[in-house]
Amino acid sequence: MQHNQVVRVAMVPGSHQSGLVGMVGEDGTPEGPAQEVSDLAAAVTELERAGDVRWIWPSSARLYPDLLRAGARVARCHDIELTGSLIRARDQDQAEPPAISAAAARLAAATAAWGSHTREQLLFAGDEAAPVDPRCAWTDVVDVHAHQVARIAADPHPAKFGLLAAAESAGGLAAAEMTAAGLPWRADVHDRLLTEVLGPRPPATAGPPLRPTRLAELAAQISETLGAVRPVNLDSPVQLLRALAASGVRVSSTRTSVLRQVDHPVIPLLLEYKELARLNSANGWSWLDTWVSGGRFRPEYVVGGVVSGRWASRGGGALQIPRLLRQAVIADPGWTLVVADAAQLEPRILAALAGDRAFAQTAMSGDLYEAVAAAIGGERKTAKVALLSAMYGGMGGDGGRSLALLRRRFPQASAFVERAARAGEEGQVVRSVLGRTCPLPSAAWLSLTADSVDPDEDRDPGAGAAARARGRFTRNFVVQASAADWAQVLLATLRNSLAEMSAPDLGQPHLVFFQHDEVIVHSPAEKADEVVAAIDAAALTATSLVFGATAVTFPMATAVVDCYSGAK
DNA sequence: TCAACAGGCGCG
DNA sequence: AAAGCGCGCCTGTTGA
Repeated sequence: MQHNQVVRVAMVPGSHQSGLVGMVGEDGTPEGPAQEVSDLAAAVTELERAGDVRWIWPSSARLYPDLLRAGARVARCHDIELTGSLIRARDQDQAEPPAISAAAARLAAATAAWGSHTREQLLFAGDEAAPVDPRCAWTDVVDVHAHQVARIAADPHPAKFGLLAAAESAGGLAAAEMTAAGLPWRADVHDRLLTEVLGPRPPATAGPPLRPTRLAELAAQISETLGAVRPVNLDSPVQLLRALAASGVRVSSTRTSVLRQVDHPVIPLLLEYKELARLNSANGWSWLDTWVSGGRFRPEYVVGGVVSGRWASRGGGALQIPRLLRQAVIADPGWTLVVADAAQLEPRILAALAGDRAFAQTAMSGDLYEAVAAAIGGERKTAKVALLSAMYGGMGGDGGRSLALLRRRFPQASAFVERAARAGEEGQVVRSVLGRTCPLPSAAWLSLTADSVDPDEDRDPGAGAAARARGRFTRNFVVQASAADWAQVLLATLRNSLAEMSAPDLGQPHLVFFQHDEVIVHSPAEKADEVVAAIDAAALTATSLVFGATAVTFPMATAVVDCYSGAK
């Protein structure tokens, strides 16, 4: 990457379209007073054109959607909200300077007022929403930014933690851009899929929505098969359990996995009902009405919404799109979807984290699970379960034997996750490769697991279970959070290279979806090959930025398709 | 009447 | 003996 001089510009919005902008140095020291601009979006665009800018602002989630709507795109930023979360998670035991806390609190309150989706709330907020003085907000931005820069520099690994903050900030930009772009979604295809399996869309009524015909049929058949005297509400696990028991079907729960083990004529009907009822309630016509408009599904991503650094989402269950409905994700005419996922990301991350040479050697293979199977002598499926057990802390099934084999064959990788588990059990925190820190144990956990003062008094019987649960959490955290680090650096890198692809006649390839270890780029068909290459390059860049030199490879499984369901 | 909880299941 | 990690969101149930 070419590093030109990047200037830092602190900015806050003012009333109407105005705003305040002012340059600060690398360390955050202001280089003069803030200037007022009457059209903030225009000023942003102009400065972006003039050179490389890092915008220092309170929150991309609150500010960037409005700028995007006004046609302003920014290349990079320092997101005070996201960076602050990273720093606070790391410095949990240290008090922040009161002046910084106060400034951050004022900014948080101000950003709530700026947030575009809270506009309506503001109308009713009355005098609770104090007017924000932009001059004060700008000074707060400058002060908090300077403090954050210093706190990043104070990290034991400042380059890595700095990379984390930069990637997280870039993630915030990518998230807002993806919401603005939307995931191409064909409502007609979705409707056809629903109609095929559920029957035609029930007509709207004043009361609760009618049940689709197929669900009604199944419910009737199930009641009949069970010989129920009165109709059973199949959506109530309690009622269903009772009805099953009355017909001699004794099960511990109504979970699909439990029902599958039962041989009874009602079971296939129930399984079909559960699957279709889920589709209808989670992603049925009402979901379609609510979340898809203008041929796009626009979820809100919550960057840093998971403690591990994975993104969460708000509204529409964006990170749980059922496989069936991926058939409705179709590129615009003349465009294509480049769907890429990092193959077996988490075990590869573990290999790189642990510096386990034997495991790294194995992880150079295209199919990691197959290679592990060969290494420990067994089936691919067994190897996969054993590896996942090692990372999740499970001991289930016949995994015990394979787990022992893994431990012998890959001692360093095993020791790495075991160490993380021990730390968690002892109430310590663990960090990802770039320095994202897991939360401290709760007060409840501490009192539950604390050794009793009186040696005669028995420990709470739940203490061991709680300690082991936290051990499983920290064991998984080091892997899941490091995978999130890697994926977010990839996303940030890819976002940059896509922005540099000029396709004036065709349109710009752009990110439309990001799900933990998978990205989708909506691209003019002619640009697809270039996008595929950019994705491979981004994976290489992410690997070297995050891990430095490592033998572990991170292959991307990439498909160029018209329809999302055509990928793998 | 509404909020919190439980059971369940979609995704990685 | 039992148990694996992280989420969001739906419906039904419970209790203030």
